[in-house]
Amino acid sequence: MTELDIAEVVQRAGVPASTLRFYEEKGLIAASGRRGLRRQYDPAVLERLALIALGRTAGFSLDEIARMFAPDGQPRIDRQVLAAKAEELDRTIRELGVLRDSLRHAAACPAPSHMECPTFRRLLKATATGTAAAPRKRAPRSPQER
Amino acid sequence: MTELDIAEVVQRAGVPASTLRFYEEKGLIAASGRRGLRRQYDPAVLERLALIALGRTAGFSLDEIARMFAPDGQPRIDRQVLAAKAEELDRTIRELGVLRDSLRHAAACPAPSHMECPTFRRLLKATATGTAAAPRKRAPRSPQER
DNA sequence: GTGCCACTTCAAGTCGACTTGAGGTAAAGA
DNA sequence: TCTTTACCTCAAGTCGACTTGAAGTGGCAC
Repeated sequence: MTELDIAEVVQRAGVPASTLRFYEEKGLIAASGRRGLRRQYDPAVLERLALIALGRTAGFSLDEIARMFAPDGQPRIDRQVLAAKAEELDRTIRELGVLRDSLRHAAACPAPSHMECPTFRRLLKATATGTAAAPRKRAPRSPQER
Repeated sequence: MTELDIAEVVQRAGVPASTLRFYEEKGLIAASGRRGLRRQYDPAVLERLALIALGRTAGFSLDEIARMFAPDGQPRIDRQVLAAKAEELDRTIRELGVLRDSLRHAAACPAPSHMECPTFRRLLKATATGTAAAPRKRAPRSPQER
């Protein structure tokens, strides 16, 4: 039998069962069936969950993700939107690269005041002039449900 | 006079006044003084706000940001932590790069089912094996306060 | 067949990050 | 001087993304 019990999905995807139920309610995933009350999942749900996690990492809301991918995991909105999201993401990536470099510099530079360090200021300035930043939220909770 | 009125900061930083007050309450920024009731700011607050926005983009919470940078904008925690954050960020950046490529591929690939496309699956798999993703939140509201 | 216990539902609670609203105040123009 | 108006405070509300709690259920080991 190829179906996964919810407990197995929890274990393998590292996502709590409450989250799986929540995602189901939102239409982001679907159980392939039930064994009694227990949800059973197609193994493909693992890829789908990875896709959702990835989308969240990229700053998309659950609603946006639901809109981007049909329940079967296939991209469903038009290619223009997808391409636009890719561009948006590309800008974010470049900004994060600057921040990473800034952090590295701050960790390495012996100067006491980083705001006076030309390197640091130049890095900062490079992003301040960019598009308004899209905040990222904290990581999800631990896989245990209780 | 070199001080900026709050209205000016709102205008230049593209951040609503309510957010500035909120950040002040959280200890993330400070007004250099008041003109009557009105807050006045040192121009350096603009850089500090850029730094905060950048930190948010990178997925750090306001509390984390407050912990990373002293009120004067100087990094204050130890270099090890800074370097660790930079590494964490670097992993995230690589994952986002994969997502960007996946989106681009989805926008360009004429195949009807992307989950069956080897390119798409390979891209996805590359991130699924990585560290659990750190979700990003939606962009901030518009600069208008009402 | 009976008990355990991981699952179930559904409503309510939490958390971070702000926003909104009511009621107040002072700088600046008429 | 008087009014306007943009700021102020403080409490409460909102939103997304989940989590928690109470009460129920049914597969599986004994």
